[in-house]
Amino acid sequence: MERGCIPGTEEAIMAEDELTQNQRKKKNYNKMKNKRRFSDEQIRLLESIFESETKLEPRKKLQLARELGLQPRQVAIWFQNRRARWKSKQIEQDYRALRANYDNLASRFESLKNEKQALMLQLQNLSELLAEPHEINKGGKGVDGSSNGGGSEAEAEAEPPPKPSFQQAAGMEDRGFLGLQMENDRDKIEHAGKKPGGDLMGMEEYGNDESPASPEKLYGFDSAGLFNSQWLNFWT
DNA sequence: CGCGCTCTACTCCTTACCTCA
DNA sequence: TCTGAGGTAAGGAGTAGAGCG
Repeated sequence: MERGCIPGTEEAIMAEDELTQNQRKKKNYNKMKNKRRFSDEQIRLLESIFESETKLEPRKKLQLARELGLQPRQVAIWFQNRRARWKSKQIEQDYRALRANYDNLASRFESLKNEKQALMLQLQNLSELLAEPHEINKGGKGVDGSSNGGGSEAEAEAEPPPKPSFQQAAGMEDRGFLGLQMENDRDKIEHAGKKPGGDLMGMEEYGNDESPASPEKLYGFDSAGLFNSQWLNFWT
């Protein structure tokens, strides 16, 4: 297929259409044999134009070709190759950005895992303490070691007070402490995943709750019920 | 309006040459 | 001088979109 020499285009202007197919093939072969890099000046001008527009209008292409002393097709091909180079560089950059984001999230995940481990340990200790309520009551001390204040022994014997939840025992409001903590963590994660200005691949979209990679989905908890078994059991 | 055809310009992949360490 | 790697101009296949009958 001789699509390199499209009839009716700029090449026609160059009177190449008068050549037979064989002549064109020979000419192409000679062109390849005589392939020379463009001069620094030509590259400089081409680059400066590419910076402002990566695609050329036909009129501008003809004008640029005249200015540079090149065939319009050479200018077109230079722009095509330049776009390809730009694209592969862009892909490289995007890869590096994604890699950095991934590393960031991975280390964040590790620290959250450790934090969770510590909290689980804390909960275990507290539940062990709560498993021996009489001894604590006999000593007249609360969980935190302080006196439980007024109230006669009769009162204490009449009806045992409702067992506090683990979170309350640990000094947290039912959802308050962990919930807030996790909200903060979530914010940190979302901010860590964002680059100022954003890159082409748009990492900021991962902060979007609609995204399949939203933190809720990524970390396996939903914002409506932050403290639930899903969170406690997450990736143990 | 829908369809098929042609033309043009694009992307992607490849080839062939050049340059340089 | 030789050689291999990397850069780049250009060829070729495939394709999308516009124009036309």
